[in-house]
Formats: sequence, C-alpha cells, structure tokens
Amino acid sequence: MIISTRGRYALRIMTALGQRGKSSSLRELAAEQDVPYKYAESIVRSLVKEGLIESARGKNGGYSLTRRPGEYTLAEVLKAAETSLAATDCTGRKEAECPRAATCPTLPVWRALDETVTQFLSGYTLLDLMPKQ
Amino acid sequence: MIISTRGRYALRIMTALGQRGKSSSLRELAAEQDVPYKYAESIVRSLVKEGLIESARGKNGGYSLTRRPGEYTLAEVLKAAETSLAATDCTGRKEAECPRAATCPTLPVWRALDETVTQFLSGYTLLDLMPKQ
DNA sequence: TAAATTCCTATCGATTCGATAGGAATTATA
DNA sequence: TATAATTCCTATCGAATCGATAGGAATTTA
Repeated sequence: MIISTRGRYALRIMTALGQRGKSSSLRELAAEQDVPYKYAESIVRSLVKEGLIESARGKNGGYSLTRRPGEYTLAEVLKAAETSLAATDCTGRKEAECPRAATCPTLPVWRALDETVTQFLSGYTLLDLMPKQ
Repeated sequence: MIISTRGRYALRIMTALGQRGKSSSLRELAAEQDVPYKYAESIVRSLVKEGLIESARGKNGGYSLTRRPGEYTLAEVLKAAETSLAATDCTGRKEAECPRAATCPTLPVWRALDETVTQFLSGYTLLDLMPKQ
C-alpha cells in the first residue's frame, strides 16, 4: 500500500494545524481529528524530525506549522510520515538487496512510476484540503 | 505496497510465456524464472481466471498467452495478479467502509492518483520487458 | 494403467501496521 | 516550589497481510 493510514492521519493533522493557525496541543488536535492520541504522537514526532512542524514543550506547549499551508505539498508531508512512498520494494526498502537489479527490465519502469507519483502528489498542497474560506 | 512480489512474478511469468511462444509447463517456467513453483501455481490461476492466459490440463498440458505480448499492458496484468492496485485503502478494499467518504477532501485526490497510475502502467506492454530481438 | 500436468483448499511463518502502555523530560503558572 | 500539562522516548501487542508450502483431486496423454 503506497499510502497508508499513517500518512493520511498526517495530512489530517497538518491540515488541522493550518486551520487553527496557532500552536495547538496534540490532545485537542487528536480528539478533534479522530486520530488515536498515542498514534498521533508517533506521527508528529516524524513530522518534527523532518522539519515540517515545530514543537514547544512543557505546559502550554504544542505544535505549529512553520510555513503557510499552501507551501506544503502532499508529496513532502506523506514522505515525512510514511516508511516509504515507493510503489514497489524494488525502489523502496529492499532496493539494494536485489541481485537482478543490474539487468532487470522492469526496474526503470518502477523508477519512472515513483517519479510520476511524486510529481502528482507535488501538484497539491494542504490548502487544497482545506474548506474554501 | 501498490505493486508486490505477486504482481512482479506475474510479469516475469507472462513475459517468459511470450518469449516461448508455445504452451509451457509451469514446472519448467517457474524453475527458469526463479519463481517458487507452488506460489506460481496460485498466480497463474488468477491469470487464467481473468482470461489473460489459457491452460491445458493433463499430460503435455501447460499455459500459453492468448494474445501477442505487445497486446498486454502492465496495468491489466498487474490488476489481474494483485489483490488491489489502489494507492490507498480509501479507494481499495475498504472503500465502502469509510463514513467520511461523502465529505472527505482527499478522496478525490486518491481517485485521481489511481487513475494516473493506471494510465502510466497502461503505457507499457509485455513487449517492453522482453530483450530486443 | 501410469505419468505428468492443472486445479483446489488449507495452512504456516514472518513481517508490517495500527494502536497502546508507561514513563522521562520540559515548561508555565499558581 | 509544587503541580499540572505538555512533548518526547522506548517497548510492546494483536491483527492482518503476504510470500510460500503441503497435500491431494481432477484431467489428459500415451
């Protein structure tokens, strides 16, 4: 599965952060977005690590976007949240392991497919997921 | 994972059938293509059921293509072999189950992505996977 | 009748994935 | 200074999926 629950949760959380504008506690966010709190924690940690959002610790802490919603493409959010966006193991986690790689006739096809998917997902931003106005 | 081992094995088997031209026993084919025999059995049964290949039972039986290699797109072979080619559960097996579907802002994006992937994979045929000459 | 094949059902073991538990570290504020 | 609210971290669970295997029934040729 190229896009899993984890990535879709990430989009919901990021979009909600964009709508709120200010720093938000994850407890509120997760409840509002119907994302299991503990799972949400693990997701936002990925997003922080990848530099997509900012965190403030301690009381009154929370998370916030570092850019405007229109400046995040779906491709980069999903890549930050997912283990791999590759369409196949051949271009994903098991990339280096395949002994056939040198002569494999389909490998170039998978690479081109990944590029096509990335291009497609780069054509949308968080703004496209927010209700108009 | 949008394209799994099962689908890639299917492409190898179909391509090999194309190169042989005539009816081939799966024992030979699987050995030649390094596909586990019993797993290959399950794959070709899908391909037969979807009408992509023909089977002959009994001694001297085997499998053969029903069209020329250039007339099979990767999209249709993969769709026949895989459980689902959908990029996400939202447009795949759990499609009907999502209560958010009616208002989900990302659902149209996933549908368009699936269409993009299908278009891409329809741009190649088995012939493209066969060595030149 | 024997041998080679396709067809069918059932199951296994490993891996992944969504989700949870429990607590450490940090910070504002009463 | 104590407390409460938060982010951060590690470890683990249960279910589902997936690649692979086992065992045999049905079919066909010779």
